[in-house]
Amino acid sequence: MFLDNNYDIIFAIEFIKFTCLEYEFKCETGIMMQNMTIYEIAKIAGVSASTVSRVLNNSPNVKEATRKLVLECIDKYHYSPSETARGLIKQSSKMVGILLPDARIMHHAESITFIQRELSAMGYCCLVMTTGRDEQERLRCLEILNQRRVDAAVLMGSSFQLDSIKNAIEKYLSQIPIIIANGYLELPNVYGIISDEYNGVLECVRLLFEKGRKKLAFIADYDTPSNQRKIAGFSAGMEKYYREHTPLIIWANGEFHEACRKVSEFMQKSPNIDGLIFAEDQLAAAGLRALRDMQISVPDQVSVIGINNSIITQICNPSLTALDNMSMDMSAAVVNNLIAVLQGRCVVKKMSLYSRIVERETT
Amino acid sequence: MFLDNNYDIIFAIEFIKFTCLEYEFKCETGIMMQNMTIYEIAKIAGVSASTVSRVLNNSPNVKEATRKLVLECIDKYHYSPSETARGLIKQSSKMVGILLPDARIMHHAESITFIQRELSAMGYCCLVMTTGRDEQERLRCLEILNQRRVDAAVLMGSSFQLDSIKNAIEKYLSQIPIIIANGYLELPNVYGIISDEYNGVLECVRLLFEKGRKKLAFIADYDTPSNQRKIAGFSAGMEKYYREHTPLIIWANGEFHEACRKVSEFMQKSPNIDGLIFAEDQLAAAGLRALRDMQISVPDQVSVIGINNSIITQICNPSLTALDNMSMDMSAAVVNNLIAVLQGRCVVKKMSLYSRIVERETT
DNA sequence: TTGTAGGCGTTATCAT
DNA sequence: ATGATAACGCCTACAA
Repeated sequence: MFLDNNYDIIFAIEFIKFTCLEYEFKCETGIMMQNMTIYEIAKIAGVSASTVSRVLNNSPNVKEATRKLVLECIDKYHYSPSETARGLIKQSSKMVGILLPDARIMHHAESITFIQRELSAMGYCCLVMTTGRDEQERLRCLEILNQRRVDAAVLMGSSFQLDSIKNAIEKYLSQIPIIIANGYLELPNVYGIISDEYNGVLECVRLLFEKGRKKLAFIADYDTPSNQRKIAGFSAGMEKYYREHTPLIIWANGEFHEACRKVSEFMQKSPNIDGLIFAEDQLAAAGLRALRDMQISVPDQVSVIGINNSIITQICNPSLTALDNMSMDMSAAVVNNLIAVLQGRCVVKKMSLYSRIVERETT
Repeated sequence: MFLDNNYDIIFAIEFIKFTCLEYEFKCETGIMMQNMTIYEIAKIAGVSASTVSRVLNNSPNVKEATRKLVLECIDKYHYSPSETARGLIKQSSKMVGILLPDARIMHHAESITFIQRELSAMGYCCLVMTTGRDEQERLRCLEILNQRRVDAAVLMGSSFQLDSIKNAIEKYLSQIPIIIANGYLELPNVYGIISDEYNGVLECVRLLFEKGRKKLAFIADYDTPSNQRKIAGFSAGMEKYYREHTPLIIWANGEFHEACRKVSEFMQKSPNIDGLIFAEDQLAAAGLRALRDMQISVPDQVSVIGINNSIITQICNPSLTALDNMSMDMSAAVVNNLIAVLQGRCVVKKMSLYSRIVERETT
């Protein structure tokens, strides 16, 4: 059905191409038409393609009357230049690739919303690709970004901090700037902005210590560099405040209910635990659910802290105390660094962002 | 810093362009290089560009030995053809534009994750643009999609069901298929998949009626066609089960706390309300918070139902009963219809999806 | 089986 | 101020 229509269009266009007057006619009658080219506009306006191009690009070297005439034609026929063709000659696609494991991760969703808007205002489009946790898929995406000749790429999350990705960047994307949000790779074209989760979690331990909590555990989902930093901060905190050399690290990944079950199992085995730090807000939410199902009162019996300070903290009941790793600052830094590099300005290769605790009802 | 490096590259390339042997040398030493062209690969392989093109496109008309040789060169120099140039000649960008108000809306985040992955498997890339609620911004995005010559577009959410957008589509995007998720526009190239929220909310009213609830209210955030359908279903239900002709509709938009406040105000004024249906899960979560702050027990004193059945329903405490509007089915239908249209198959212009209630603790 | 030439829709360079 | 012409990197008749 759609295609049938298209045949008509193609026919109409063939017809149109040789008679200027026909343009008007077809347009008035509202027949759909293929995208026009700069040559067609030029012909209608009675000028050359270069003149139209000059008008399009606001060149000062166009007589005002000519400009006006051309603009009228452009407007009348809804002409807009093909960015594809432009990209070819300009050697710049004006596109930025954004890779992320999963748009459902709330703070990533927030980040792409922000980053995309800022870049859009600068005339860039975003090619968003969700890779999952699969390494091969990530490499494939990097190849695609190369084929699409994106002007830059943003990798969201420390889980992109992999040797295989480093190699792929060297191989495919060594000439465009790459920003890693919350990660870094030692490569001339890679820029990293890292959240100081080490000290953040250290502070979380201190908070729980000061609240008089006796026995803490850290619950992580996946083994990422970011989580390793959190765990390191936890270990340092346990050492410093509790003189404990073998901090309790629990792994609870998977979907919500799966995570619930794992937390539940752990708490059953360790009834003396009275403080939990979760690697992620949503994981903490699953933990809260598990505690509630076990009739463990929060924060009376157990204190809970999440990380990210996403909207989830407020949806939780009791509302979740969380380490704010400043994901908005992170996004802003990503955009600023990206734009700076694209404009050829000098940019810090690797920087760190402070984090801070936002206390709510679970502590 | 980055640019300085680039000058070296450009110099290296200039040098390379005229000596085949140099290619090897530069590559072994690992110097970054500009993307190669099909001509350069052809020269190195000692064949013509068309032969390389044939290999690239798996044409059968290539001698096996030649193919092998060419593939080796391609592999050795990490050559990959420019999709930009391909798009120009093929008149197809292999890109799909995805417009959505805000990636932070959970079920939209889920949808783009799904849609993007499926389309990626079909060789398409997704240009994701978040438009907010601003009409002008949406029109601007449609123009951009036209400039980028996307092969199709997906508009997420009924809020795209606007006359201005209909006009813009006629003007700029009349030749590519456009799928609206949960909305429709009467245009030859627009396809709609709509969630049957009318009957869904009608069922919600029935559920609350059967639970013995006496006085209901519907709380909506924004005035979208989707919410209007929900409200219509609510009104029909109130008529049918409660013989009430003036159903109570409350507007509570804005951020989480703002929504909380508005629900709070309303409940203060109407203490006899014992059943609330919210237009969205997150809004319901804000409602639950308000009720809790007012010491109103859920579901003992008031029953609460959300809509969408996102992960939020499980994060809530008590867990949220919700109308599942089958957003995964919706996404699947969007992808399937999109692919069908792109392949020239016949596709239903407008279809409806059933919704169903998932009962949890708030009712 | 392979190569040559022309074109996709722009912009840039050089004339005029 | 304007126009002709040659790129940009690829694909595809058509010719050999």
